[in-house]
Amino acid sequence: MSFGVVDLETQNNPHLGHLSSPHCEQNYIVAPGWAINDGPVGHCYFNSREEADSSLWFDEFIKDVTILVAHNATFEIHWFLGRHKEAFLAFIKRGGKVFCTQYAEYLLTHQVDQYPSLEDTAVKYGGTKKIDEVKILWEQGVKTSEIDPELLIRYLVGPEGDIENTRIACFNQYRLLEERGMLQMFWLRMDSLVFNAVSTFHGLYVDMEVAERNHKEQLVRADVIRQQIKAMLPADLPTEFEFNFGSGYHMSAFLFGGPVKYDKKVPYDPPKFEKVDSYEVLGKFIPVDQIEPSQMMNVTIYKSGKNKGIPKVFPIDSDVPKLKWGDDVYNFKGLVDFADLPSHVSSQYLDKRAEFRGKQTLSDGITPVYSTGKDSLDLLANFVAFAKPLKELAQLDKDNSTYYLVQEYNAKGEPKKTKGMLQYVGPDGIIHHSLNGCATVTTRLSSSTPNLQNLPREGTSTVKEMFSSRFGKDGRIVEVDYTALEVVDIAAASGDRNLLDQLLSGTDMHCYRLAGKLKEPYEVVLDKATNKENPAYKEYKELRTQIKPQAFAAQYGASAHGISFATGCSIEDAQAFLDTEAALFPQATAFKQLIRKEVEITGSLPEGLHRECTDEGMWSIYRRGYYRAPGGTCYSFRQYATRKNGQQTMDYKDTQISNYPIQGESSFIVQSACGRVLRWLVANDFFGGAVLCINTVHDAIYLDCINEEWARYVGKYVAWLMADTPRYMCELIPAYKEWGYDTTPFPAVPEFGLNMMSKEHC
DNA sequence: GCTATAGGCGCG
DNA sequence: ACCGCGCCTATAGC
Repeated sequence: MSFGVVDLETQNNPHLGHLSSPHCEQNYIVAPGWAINDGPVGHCYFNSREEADSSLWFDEFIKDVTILVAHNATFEIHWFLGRHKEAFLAFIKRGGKVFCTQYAEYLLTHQVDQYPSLEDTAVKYGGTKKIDEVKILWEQGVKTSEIDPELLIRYLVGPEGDIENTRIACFNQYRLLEERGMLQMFWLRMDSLVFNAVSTFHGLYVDMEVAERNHKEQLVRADVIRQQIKAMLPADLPTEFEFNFGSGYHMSAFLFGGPVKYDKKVPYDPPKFEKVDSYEVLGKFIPVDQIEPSQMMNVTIYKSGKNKGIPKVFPIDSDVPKLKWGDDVYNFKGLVDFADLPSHVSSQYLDKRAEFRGKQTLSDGITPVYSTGKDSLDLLANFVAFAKPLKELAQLDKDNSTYYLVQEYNAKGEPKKTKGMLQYVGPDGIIHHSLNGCATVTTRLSSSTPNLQNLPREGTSTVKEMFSSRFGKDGRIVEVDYTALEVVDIAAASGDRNLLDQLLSGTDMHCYRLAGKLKEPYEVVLDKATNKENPAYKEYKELRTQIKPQAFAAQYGASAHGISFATGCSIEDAQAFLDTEAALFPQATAFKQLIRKEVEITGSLPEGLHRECTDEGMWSIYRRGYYRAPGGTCYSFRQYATRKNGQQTMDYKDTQISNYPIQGESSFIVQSACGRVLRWLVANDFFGGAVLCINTVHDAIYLDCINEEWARYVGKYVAWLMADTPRYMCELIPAYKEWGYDTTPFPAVPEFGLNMMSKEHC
């Protein structure tokens, strides 16, 4: 094993949401620093991009390295891909591994510390808090190339510099990961980190023509709706009132009535008047533009000074009152009278803690802001005609502002800030997003600048149509999804044979639950709910739809109260659902109790004790326990203040306990699969550049392929790799055999298409 | 003009 | 009162 510790100080022109991106032509590696094992620390300093690019320091450094160490290694990998691609991929190809000290620390803290800094990390292991002059200069906007090289180098490779601190962190973390049986798990996650770095380096191609066409269409449609609705605004609405469809306050008042403040020009008190430039003629003031030539001979002039002899201009009050911006209040009568609605509907707005009654109030401080969001409008749609267009408008506005482009202007009308996803599209049409590995308590990834994990699903929006292949009209986007990953994982982890059998035999789970509830045979219910010829079709299809959200809520650990609240069913119905669930899937239901037990035991250890400062400035005590999954990933839970039997106590949240391990372990499977896909692609040199990995979204992997033939092949192969991954994990981490990862099928379905919206099975 | 917060909503 | 995210708008306060 040969550890190669590395850190790069790079030129830092901001570029498309990134502080120092290799995709910016002006950026370059200013000063790399490195060390091999316990060896001496080396460095270079470059005065230009040309100098940096032509240097062979990286080839020389990486030659004998087997483990590449860096803090936030994704950053360094991006730069190696950008400037030393061949050497870096050769390193991965020969089995080279990456050790990210930021990620190691995140795992070792059980994901409590997110994005841990090198300083904080190193100090824990006896490293030194480094000099922060350089950080201050960066914060002041100084470019790396302008920093005194001597200072920069000391910051990088000095005895208290980044290289030493990274080395200290790595060696100690390695020992801890080994001691805690987390090392194999860590390596699997590290390969995923490389997949993420390579995917975001490739980025997603955006067809700007499609984007602009769809954006324009949406803007036009939104405007049509806005005009329609404007016709419904009260006739006496003051002209100064700028009604804002995006404001929950305006919309609530508009629909349900209430006061809204608006800006209006009002006179000063006491009154002031607009000044008018005037000349003085024999004691009388006459506005400059009204003076007669004959009067000029009697005009008052400057008697001395540099303006001597020039007519003197006096600012004189006109009779036009001077106005200032002031508040006025308009009282909306509202389009809906709660008295006209059935009581089970109006109660959802008027009850003390009604779902659609917001915490905020209108300007009178009394009238609550009622929800005018999707769910509220869905409910109202049964009674009033305007709900549907309002909903469509809200969705269009959301799409337009989040996934397209919005330009913000300052008071002078100059462009100030650009918002929306399209601000990140580079000149080559590529969006390089970020996939963040240290951002969640569950070890899931997050995505940002832009978030490419929350693109609207096809069928709800056309946003995904703009994401097409970079290879032109022959190119194809491939998406491979795990089927019901979290449910399969619960079945495997809990050893619930029935749940597993139902999943395996392709049972419609919603009908199965319905059958359990109604105590009717599954086949009968399935026929009633899916066979249009069956006389009970309509009723059972509706029953099936109703039970769906209950299942999701229950999967997230909701109580009967919680299910009732979330789905609108009665508490009795919710309890019945949970009872059925426990009867049908006893092991899956019991699984979370095992986790709770372990959390309570670990939380009661001395190191489980924590303190925090409350809002009132008091110190309060809580405990933190954890659950350790077979791979060694630990999921941390804290206690919260709660009332139990009328008594104030501290307790863990059942909902989090039911969730974190399932969400996290499912994510671990996907990340392990991503790592394998990356190794496969690198081993094959990305098939000459014909196949590129580009993204991952919780249970899916995305690739860009040069044509349909490659897409079909890649889709099927990646689906096989994904389905095979749990078995592969058992090879590296035998403990997963206890979870049945070697015998549970984890099916994955490959699809491809011209873009992310139009997809077909491979 | 800036920051912090709440509400809302996109995804899995 | 059902888990995990990121990012949008509006609003309040400085």
